[in-house]
Amino acid sequence: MAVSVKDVAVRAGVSLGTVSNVLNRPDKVRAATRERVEEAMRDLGFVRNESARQLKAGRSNTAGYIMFDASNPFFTDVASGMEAAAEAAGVSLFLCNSDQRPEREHAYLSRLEQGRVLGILITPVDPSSPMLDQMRERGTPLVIVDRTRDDDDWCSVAVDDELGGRLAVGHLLEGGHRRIAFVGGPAVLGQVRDRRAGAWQALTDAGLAAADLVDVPSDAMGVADGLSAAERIAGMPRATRPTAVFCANDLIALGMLQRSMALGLRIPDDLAIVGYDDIDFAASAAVPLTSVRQPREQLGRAAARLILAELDEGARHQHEHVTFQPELIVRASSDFTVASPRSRKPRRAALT
Amino acid sequence: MAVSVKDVAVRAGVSLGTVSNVLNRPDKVRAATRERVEEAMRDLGFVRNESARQLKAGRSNTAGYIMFDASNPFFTDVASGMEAAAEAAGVSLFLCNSDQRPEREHAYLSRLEQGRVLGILITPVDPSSPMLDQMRERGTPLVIVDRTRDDDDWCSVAVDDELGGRLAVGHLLEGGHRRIAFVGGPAVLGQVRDRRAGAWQALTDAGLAAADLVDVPSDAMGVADGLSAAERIAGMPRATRPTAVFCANDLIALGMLQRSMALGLRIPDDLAIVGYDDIDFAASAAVPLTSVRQPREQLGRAAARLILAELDEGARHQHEHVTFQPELIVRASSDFTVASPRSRKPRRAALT
DNA sequence: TTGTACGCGTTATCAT
DNA sequence: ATGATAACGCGTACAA
Repeated sequence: MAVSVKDVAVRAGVSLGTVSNVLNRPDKVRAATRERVEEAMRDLGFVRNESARQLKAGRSNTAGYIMFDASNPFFTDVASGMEAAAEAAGVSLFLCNSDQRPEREHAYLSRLEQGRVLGILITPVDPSSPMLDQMRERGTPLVIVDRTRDDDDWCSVAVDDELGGRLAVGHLLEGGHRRIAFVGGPAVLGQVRDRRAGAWQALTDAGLAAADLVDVPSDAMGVADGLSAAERIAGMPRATRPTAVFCANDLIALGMLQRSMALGLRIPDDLAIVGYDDIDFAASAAVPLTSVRQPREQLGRAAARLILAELDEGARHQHEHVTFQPELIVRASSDFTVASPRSRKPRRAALT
Repeated sequence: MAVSVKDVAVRAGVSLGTVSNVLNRPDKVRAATRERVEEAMRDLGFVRNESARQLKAGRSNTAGYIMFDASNPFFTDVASGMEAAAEAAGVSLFLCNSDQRPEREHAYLSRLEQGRVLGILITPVDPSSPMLDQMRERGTPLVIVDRTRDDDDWCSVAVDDELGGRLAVGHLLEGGHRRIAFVGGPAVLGQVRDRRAGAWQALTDAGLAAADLVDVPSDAMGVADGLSAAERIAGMPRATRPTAVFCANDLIALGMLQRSMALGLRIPDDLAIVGYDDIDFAASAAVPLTSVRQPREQLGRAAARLILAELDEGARHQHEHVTFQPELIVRASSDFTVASPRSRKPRRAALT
C-alpha cells in the first residue's frame, strides 16, 4: 500500500539516491532523469514520509501555537498574524487550543516537543509552569505570547496591560464614575492581574481609596462569565452598586452588556462598560463597546519573527521582550456623548 | 544534547528493551525497575521522539482539522466539538486555517498527509478538488465538514442548507417582505449555493418571481464583505431597494448591520436582516440578529466520531452522511414585535 | 549516479 | 522478569 522512495526508484529505473536528489536537489539531476522520476512518483502516488525525514533531520519544519482560547477572536487574530509570518518563512503553523485548561496545555506541549517542532508559541494558562522551563532547557525555542515572565531567559511579546488598565479606568474616572467594578479571573492570570493593577493605579492616582474598586471575580474569561457577573452586579443595592464596570476582556464585557440590558439596566446611563482587546465584534455590539485595543495581528507577527530569529541565531540568541502599547477606543458603552446610534464614530483617548 | 532511550537505559542500569517496555507495556516491568527507569528519564530529560515511533508504527496519533476561516466563530465552535471527541479518544487535534485560500488548503493537506496523520477533517474551499480524491485513494481517512459531495465515497457531516435558506426567506415573506436580497459569495461555494437555492425555493413557493431575489454577490464571507454589500444596497433607489436581506453567514450580516445603521437605515424598519450560523455574537449585536442556527459543536463531534469509526472499521467501513437540521432564531433584526431592547427574548419559528 | 551508513524507538528472539 | 542484540521503517547525505 505505502509507496516509498524505493518503489519510485525501481519504477523509474534509477537508484534510491537519485530519487532523493530529485526531491532535495533537483538541479543535481539531469532533466530527462528527473522527469522520469517525477512521473514515477505521480503514477505510484508517492507521498514523502515526514517521520523518516525528520528522524534524519532532527527537527521538523513545523511550529505550533498553543492558544489560550480559540473561541476568543482576539487569539484567532493573533494566530492570523503568525500564520502570515510563518507562511512567508516557509514554516507550517499548527494551532492548538488549550481552552484555558492546564491539562490540555500540558498535553499539547508534550505532543509538540515529541514531534520535535522547530518552535512553540504559547499563550500559557500558567506562565510560571516549570514545564516551560524544562522545555527550553531541552532546546525547544519558545516564545510567550501576550504574557510576560519575570526572568530574562525568554522571548516574549506582550502589550502593556497595566497601561491598558490605567487607560480604561482613567477614562471612566474622567466620565465622573466613582464606584467602579473590575470583572475578571482567575486572579492568577497575568493579564487579569496587570489590568487590575492598572485600574487600581488610576484609581489611587485620582485620590480614591483602593476599596472603591469593586472586585467581581470570574472563573474564566468567556461570555458566560460576563453573564453571571452581570447578575451579581445588578443584584447589588442601588446605593452601593458600581456605576461602571471594567471587564478584563471583550467576551466578558459582551456578556455583561447583554445580561445587564436584559435585567433592565441602561447602558451607559445606569452602567458604563469598558472591555479589553477591541475584537471586531465590540464595535457591532448592542451598545458599541468601549475597549482597550491591542495590536492583534502585529502581536502574532512579532512572535513569529522572534521564534524565527531564535532559530537563525542559534545559541548566541539574545532574548527579546517586545511590548506594544494599547490604545483606548471610546464608544457608546461608556460615553453619553456618543450614545446616539446615528453618530457612532469611535474616538481615541490618550492618557493625560 | 538529545537524550535517547539508550541513554536512559545506561543511566537506569537496564537494557534498552526494558526502557521500551516501561514506555509501552509498563505492566510487564517490575515496579522497582520501572521507577528506576522513570527516574532516569526525569533526570536526563528524556523526550520520546515521535518521528522514530511513527516511522515504525506507520501512522501518527494525530488528526488535523483544516478550517475554512478561523476568524469565524462558527468554525472555532465546530473545532471545539471535535476537540472534545478527539480528546476523549486520546487523539490530538491540530487546527489548520486555510483562510479560504486554496493554496493554503493545499499546503496543509500535503503537510498532514506527509505527516501520516490518522485522519483529516476538512471544510474545503473547493470540495470537488481532485486532491481530496487522491488522498482518499492513498489511504488517508477524510471527513468533509459542513459540506457535501455528490459521490458516495465520502463521510460527511453537514446541515441542510437549503432548508436553512427556506426558513430564512419564508420568515421574511411572512413578515410581508417582497423584495429580498441575498448576500453571499463566491457563488461556487456549496453553502452559498444551497442557501441561495433554499431562498429561491421559498420565494417561488410563495408565488413570487425568481427576479424578486436580488443577488448581491460578495468576494468572501467576512465582515468586510457585509460592509461593502451594505453600501451597494443603501445606494439603490428607495423604490427598488430590497426591504430585507438574507446573508449567507453572520459575519456578513453583522457587517451589513453595522454599515447600514451608519448609513442611516433603521433595522428592521427600513431593512430587515437575517444571518446564518447563529454564532454567539449574533445575539449581542447592535440589533440582535435573526439567524439560522446550526448545531456547531454537534457537527464537530459527529465529524470526529465518523473519522474514528473509519479508523476502527478499516477497509469495510461504510461511508456515512450525517445531516443536521437548522433552526430559525428570530430576533429584533427582522421582527418589529421584538424590536424593543427590553423584551429581547428570541423566538423559534418552524417552517409551515 | 550509485551504494550505503545513519537517525531512533519498537519489537521480536534467545538467553539468563 | 530482564538482558543482549538485531532487524525494521524510510528518507538523507556523502563517499565512491
